[in-house]
Amino acid sequence: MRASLTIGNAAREAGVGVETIRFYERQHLVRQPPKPAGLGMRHYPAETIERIRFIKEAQELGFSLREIHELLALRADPDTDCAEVQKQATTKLAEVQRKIQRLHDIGAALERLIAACPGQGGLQGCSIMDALTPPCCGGRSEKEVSADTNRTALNKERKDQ
Amino acid sequence: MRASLTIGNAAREAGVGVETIRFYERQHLVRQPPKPAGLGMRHYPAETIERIRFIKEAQELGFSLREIHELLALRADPDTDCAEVQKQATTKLAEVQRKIQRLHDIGAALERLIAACPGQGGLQGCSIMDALTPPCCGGRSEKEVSADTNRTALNKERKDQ
DNA sequence: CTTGACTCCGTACCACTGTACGGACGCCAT
DNA sequence: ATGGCGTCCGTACAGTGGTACGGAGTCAAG
Repeated sequence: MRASLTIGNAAREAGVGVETIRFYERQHLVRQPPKPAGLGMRHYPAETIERIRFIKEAQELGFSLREIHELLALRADPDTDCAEVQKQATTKLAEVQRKIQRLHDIGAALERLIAACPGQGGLQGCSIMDALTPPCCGGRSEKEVSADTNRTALNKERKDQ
Repeated sequence: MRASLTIGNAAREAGVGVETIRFYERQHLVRQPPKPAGLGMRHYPAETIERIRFIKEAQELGFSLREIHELLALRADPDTDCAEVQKQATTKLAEVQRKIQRLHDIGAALERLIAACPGQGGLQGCSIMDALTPPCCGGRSEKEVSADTNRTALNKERKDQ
């Protein structure tokens, strides 16, 4: 076995910090493996890495840790009430599908925005808000917020792109 | 005009609290309208409502306020550098598409889970983690976290469903 | 068997995203 | 013109999701 999964290795594999794993353990999102022979260092099973990766992915999709816990708790096995599991899974599925739909809309708006850009026609300004309501690029919304020179409050210490 | 959009009405329309609007103003996510004639109550344009709704939607899709600010700042107009806008929009679009893909995967896993449930075959336990890696329901992952009786840390004060 | 890196555990602190509070003032109906 | 509700603004507090720190223990290499 390569480099046994102590917490540090597990964290590296999963792409999180050691402290994040401990935090998830406190939240009961991942199980803390027992210490071998009473005292020493814990070793993490590979499933835990997958689990942590799933948690991070789900977070990026807008699920809270509580919701992720609910997702992870869903399991169809003989010990649990199938009807209940199905009900909850169906609810989650609907939610997932709503999210996909919204992302599709935003994606379409971005595509319109990208297409509008080479600007030769009578295009006069097209924000994502305009692009979201397909009769795009008609009336200016008199700039709101000015959209460019307001790099202040949301820009403490970022230099990247 | 129906019930002019003072901050309270705007908040109600947008489905957020008054304080949330003020918070977004401080973050420069929405523009604070000027007070009419120097002093008095501000009135919000309808676009602001749309903008706030967009912010809330985007948040549920896993975008931070900073990212949402970037999305909202994207606009194709003669005053800004098209190439730059296109580049950023393209980046955002790729991100949106990645999210859609992941949601598809989770959706498929939920469908598998729902399908596995009526359980007549040799199914012996199928969590979402199992369902995510299609050779589903083979080896038990020895329960992790026990998945049911751990309604403690993540369950301060919820009784709903 | 020492040294350096890592683990363990508890506690403190942090950024983000709101939410609540309180006093002064504006607006409208009676 | 007065009462009640809403607005305005500043500041304080809260929940979520980590992140950092410190002291003691553990492991592996030299």
